[in-house]
Amino acid sequence: MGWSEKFEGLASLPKDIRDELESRSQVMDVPEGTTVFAPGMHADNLLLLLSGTVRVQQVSESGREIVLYRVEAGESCVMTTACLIAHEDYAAEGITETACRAVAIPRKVFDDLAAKSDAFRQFVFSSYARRITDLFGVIEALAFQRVDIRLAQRLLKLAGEADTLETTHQKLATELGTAREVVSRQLREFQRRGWIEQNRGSVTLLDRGALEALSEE
Amino acid sequence: MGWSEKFEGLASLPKDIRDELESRSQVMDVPEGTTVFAPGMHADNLLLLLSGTVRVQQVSESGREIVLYRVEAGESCVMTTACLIAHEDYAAEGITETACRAVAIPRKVFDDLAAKSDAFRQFVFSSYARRITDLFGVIEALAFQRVDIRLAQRLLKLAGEADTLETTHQKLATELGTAREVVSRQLREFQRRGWIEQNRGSVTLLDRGALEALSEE
DNA sequence: CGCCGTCTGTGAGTTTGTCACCGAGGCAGA
DNA sequence: TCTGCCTCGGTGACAAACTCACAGACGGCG
Repeated sequence: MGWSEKFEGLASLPKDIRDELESRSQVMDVPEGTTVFAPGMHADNLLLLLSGTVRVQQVSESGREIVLYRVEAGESCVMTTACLIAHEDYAAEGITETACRAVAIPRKVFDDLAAKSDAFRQFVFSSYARRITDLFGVIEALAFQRVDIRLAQRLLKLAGEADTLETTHQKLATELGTAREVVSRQLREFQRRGWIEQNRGSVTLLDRGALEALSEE
Repeated sequence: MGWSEKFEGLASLPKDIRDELESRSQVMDVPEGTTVFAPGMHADNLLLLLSGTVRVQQVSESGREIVLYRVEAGESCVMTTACLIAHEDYAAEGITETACRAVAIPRKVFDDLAAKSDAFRQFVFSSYARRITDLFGVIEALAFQRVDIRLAQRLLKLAGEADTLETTHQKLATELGTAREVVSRQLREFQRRGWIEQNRGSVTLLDRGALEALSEE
């Protein structure tokens, strides 16, 4: 029972292809907080995440940052491949947000499989499509959406099931590509309305309904 | 002498592959102002542009727009492929900015060649890489750059060699994903400084040096 | 000439971003 | 325990950008 079943797009591959994939690649563990790729680096592996999360973000010269998307377990980190293959400089960096287990597929194996298997190509293109639509979403939000709405959305998303969210104002600002002060003011307003409660390094959601209502404007 | 030599990435393909590409695809002409693709449409061709320009832009519910990038002669319109193959909804639309001549490669031929030829795959991935870096650029500009700087950059880029640019404030606003009033006010300021001259429907660059200096801040 | 649609100008108010600075809390070394 | 030191959060003042509402200017056309 190999790891390749974790990936929707790969589970449907013929057995021989899956075997080749598993035998010619390597599972590796990466601790939390590791920079998996960054501008100037060149990995020549395609990474498939078995567990954990990788946060991909862009950094400006001025030091401000914005989170572009997250690679979750069962997804692949295809952006790097295109940019590496094309020798384009990749302006984003990837950082493990939790300890991660990942499969590294060497460039050569990637090429072989892309040549051999329709389903594998389909998997790769699907991965691209997901990332590209993520980027479209970021652009849409930056260009057209108000900050309070985006913040409410992000709070809900980051909290997931939990009611309390361990994070700082600065980290939330990075999520949205805005400034810390802006987040501070918005959170103060949310708090004033009784929607959240704040403590140093954490935010507690008190009224999800209100936040959801704002999110949908 | 076929069209395939127009494309850097394709010119290096073996002759037999190029022949197959040319014989199994179709050259078509598209008039200016045609919507080549849009949300909800599904083309099943990969388009390669022989001449002309396609503007790709995103539209929000509220009606505001932003230009994402342009596909120029010699480039391909790969974004659609990923999104179509993956059945993801594509939030952007493509409009011909000039009369265009393009090659339509059917899905099947695309698949065959992707399987058969390393160089063709390399071409496809390069095309992705270019678009993705374009999108990164848009995000960077939206999140981190001032509007006056972006406007100066865009004026220079759109003007090219020419000194006069036929466009409206609204169109410039769409280029940057901002509001017309903002563009009007910035242009007024540029004019006050003697950098440009405005007429109804056109902008004339008087001091490229100053605009370039601002662009580089 | 008069009408209409498009293009541009502008003021007022709100939201967002920037800058400078301060204080509170936590941690580690003396 | 005291003392720095660093991170986190709060704040005021101001600048930049967006929104809304409306007005005038220009061009084409009947």
